[in-house]
Amino acid sequence: MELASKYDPRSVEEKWYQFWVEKGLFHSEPDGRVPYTVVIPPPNVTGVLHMGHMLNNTIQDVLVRRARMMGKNACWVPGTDHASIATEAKVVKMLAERGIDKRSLTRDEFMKYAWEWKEQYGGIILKQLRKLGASCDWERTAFTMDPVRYESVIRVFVDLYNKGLIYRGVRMVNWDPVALTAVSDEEVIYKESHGKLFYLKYFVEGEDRYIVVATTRPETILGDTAVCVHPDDERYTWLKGKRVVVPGVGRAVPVIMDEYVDREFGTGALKITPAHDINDYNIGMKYGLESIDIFNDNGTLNGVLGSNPTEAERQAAARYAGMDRFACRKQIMRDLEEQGLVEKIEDYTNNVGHSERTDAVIEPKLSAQWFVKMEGLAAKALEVVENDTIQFHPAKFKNTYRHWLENIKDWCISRQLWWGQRIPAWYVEANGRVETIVALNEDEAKKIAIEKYGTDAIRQDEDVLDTWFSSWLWPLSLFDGIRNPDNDEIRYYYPTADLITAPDIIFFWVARMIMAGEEYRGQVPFRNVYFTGIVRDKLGRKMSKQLGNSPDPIELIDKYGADGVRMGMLLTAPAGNDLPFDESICEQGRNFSNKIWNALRLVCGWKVAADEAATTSEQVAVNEVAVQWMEQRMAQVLEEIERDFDQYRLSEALMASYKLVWDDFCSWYLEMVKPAHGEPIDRITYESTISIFSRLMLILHPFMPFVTEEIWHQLQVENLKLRISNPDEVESHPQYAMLNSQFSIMNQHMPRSVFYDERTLADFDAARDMIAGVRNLRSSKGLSPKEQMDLYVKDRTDSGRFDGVVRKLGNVGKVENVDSKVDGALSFMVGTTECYVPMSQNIDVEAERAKLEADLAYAEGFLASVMKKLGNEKFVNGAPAAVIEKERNKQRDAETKIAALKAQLEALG
RNA sequence: GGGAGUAUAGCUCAGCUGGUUCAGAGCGCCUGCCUUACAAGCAGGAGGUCACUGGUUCGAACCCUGUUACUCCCACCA
Repeated sequence: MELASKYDPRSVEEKWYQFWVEKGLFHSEPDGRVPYTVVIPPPNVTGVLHMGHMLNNTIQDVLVRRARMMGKNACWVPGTDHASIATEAKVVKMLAERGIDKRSLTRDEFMKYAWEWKEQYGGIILKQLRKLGASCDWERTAFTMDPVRYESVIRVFVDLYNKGLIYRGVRMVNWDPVALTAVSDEEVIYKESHGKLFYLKYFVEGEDRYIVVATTRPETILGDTAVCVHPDDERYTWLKGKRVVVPGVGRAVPVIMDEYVDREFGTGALKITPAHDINDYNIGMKYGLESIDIFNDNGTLNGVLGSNPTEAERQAAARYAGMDRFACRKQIMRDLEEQGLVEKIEDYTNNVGHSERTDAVIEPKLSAQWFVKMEGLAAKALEVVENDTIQFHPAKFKNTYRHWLENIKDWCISRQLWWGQRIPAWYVEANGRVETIVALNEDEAKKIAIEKYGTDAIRQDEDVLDTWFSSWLWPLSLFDGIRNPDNDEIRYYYPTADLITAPDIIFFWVARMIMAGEEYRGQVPFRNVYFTGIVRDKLGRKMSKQLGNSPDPIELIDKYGADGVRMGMLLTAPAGNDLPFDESICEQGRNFSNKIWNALRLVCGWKVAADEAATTSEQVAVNEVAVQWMEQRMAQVLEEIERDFDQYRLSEALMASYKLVWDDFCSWYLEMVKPAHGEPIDRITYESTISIFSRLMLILHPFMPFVTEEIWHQLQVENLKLRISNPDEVESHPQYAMLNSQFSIMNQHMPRSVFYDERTLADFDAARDMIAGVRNLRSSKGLSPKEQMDLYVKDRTDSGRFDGVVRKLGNVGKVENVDSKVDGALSFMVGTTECYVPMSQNIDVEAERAKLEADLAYAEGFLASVMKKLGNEKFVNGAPAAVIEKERNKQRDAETKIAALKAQLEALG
């Protein structure tokens, strides 16, 4: 069979992914094995794959595939998140394109369209994940609004309400005037913005004295109900008990004194607008001020007046009614300037809250919302992270986590939307009051209404729940652990093993899942949290649609192969570090796939000797030590890889694997055992090579699932050929069909580190250094690698087992041990061993001398520093014996080396 | 304003308990090679005052002071 010289990932990747799915290799059922569970951070159902997902899911897949190969029952559960605000926005947009206004629809009609949209366009991202090679158990695909998840959410709401942990109250919330809903504190992004600070004149009622108040939001003066100064501020003591007139509005408001005011800021006088600022609201509560909400929900002015409005106030309210808040700001300033009520305007930079979803400027707004009491939940969630029941990788995120939980505020969970779990609260009018009934469904609510209030005239709360109120149950609800807490699945799969997520949702999601896990299972939801970095572009900017600096992951996969992209991402992504992504790192991954592919081509091309006599004994001897060395080396690197995985150092584990394959296997091992042109390879070495190569594919498989599966299969075919009478007709052998239909690298056992012999490794290193020395000499003398040379070795410390390798790979004629220096030869040192290479051509004596002198100077300087240390009494007395012994060894080595260099210099004459 | 983190080669990063090979790796770069697995390759090579400062120590990239720069989180002084 002919193999192309370039590896083509496309067909290979498609073929194997289909194979894995068809064979159900990703599917998990509870059994006697140790479970390894990962739940996917559910992407928005509206989402498309971006680089952050690529990184995150690559990491999950690596861990899941490895766990599976370690003999665990790996279960990676995929799903999507209904993302109420984002999805509702998309549906509204789609409706608008069809000429349908959302407001013309009933709730049920709207929901029908939304579900249609979800079925048609939602979940693209899950299909894209398949291209990446994600080994999710697709049979378990869930959605935060599917029946099980929906019902779980409702049950939890009812339960927490009954426990007194959910309440409804009127609070200042973050209002998104575009999405027309409240959002939680965590969904507000503060951005620096360059605005103005406006200094406005407030005249004292009935006098022509005035004070100046600084504000960034002059449009809110329509809702001013006081001006506040610091009680100790001597500039304003004369104002005590006075009233001032809100400029342009004509409303007289009291001057109040409170220590909240910062005397240094602006003029030290603060206007109070209780309806539109959280701090003003608090002051308003304290002093019993009227709260005038001047905005409509969409951020336009509503023309509402305070109690006992003046004529001026009526006019002002009417004048601005219907205007957008920002247009109003400009208009008011023009009007005030005309009236001479503006003292000055300064440039000012401050932080303005924006909605995470719509980017609209958040409007603090007073409204009735539902909240979760966080205090008790937070305490438990903090404890399990503090005591390392849950470990964070990297651990530095514990600080962030602690800080948030120690300063936690109640969680606003109601959203003024339709797409989501509708809050299971019903209102009933009884005894002249509105009573609240919280129940699992309408029927129950009605029953309660009839029992308690004698009526079934109930109406359900219009709001839905925050999407995170579904997400926080994810590890529980995926296994139906809320509705059926004793079912086999939840008992088997919970707690999950590792959670892989980005640090920006540590509060939204991670912390709250921990709370829910503790509340509903008395157990943490996962043992480890791996925080990925944020994917940035070359310039360090976050990747975003607006900037257009994010490559399309699918295009990348087409270009470099999923394996190539996976490897590129992982190589530069240590836990918690941001990943400055540059497409070119995928090249390294693609090149690596190609390298492995070509190693396969080489191995497959070898003819296997029919009998031992057909191969030279010299080559057989080399092969023997080569196999021995490669086995030791593999064990050594496996130890490293295992350690890296234990510490979640995935990029290091990958790099170690990469070097093991490229350097140790391809550059050294294969070169050692490679038969001379036209020669066959002995059967034992060939078998060993296939075995080693196969195991290398296993080691690499979690990182590069496709290429390793492909090559592993081809290697098994080679293996089969060795065992059957008619290798040329392997494809008709029954085992061949079985191999291709029943076996997968995914089910093989990951090789484990075993005891390895350091001596073999050290002997090989000496041989490698000698080869490098000889090559170096050739290269520096401009000689062709084809020029064969002899090597004389003096005072060698290695066993010489690899001399055959030195001859083969160094193109050395003979390796001979000598007792004294060799005249007329170039020399180099391997440790304290002197190596001489006689040259047929004339040696440049001066150049050699210069080189030797430089080496000598370095060695002498090194010795001097060692001697200084050893001559220092404090060191000899203070340092541990082992350290001193090391210094003595350094001294001996340096002395040997110096003596040798001097001898070589003398030999030059 | 409060807190955390980072600073090591051109780039991205390792460097564990202070002590051989402590100054490393990959990529990139330079030189020479189309050597029949691979030019997506092979062989060889050059590159760093470990941000700066002071200290602790026999000994510091590593521990402590301070400075500077960058990043992130929290707060939201109008």
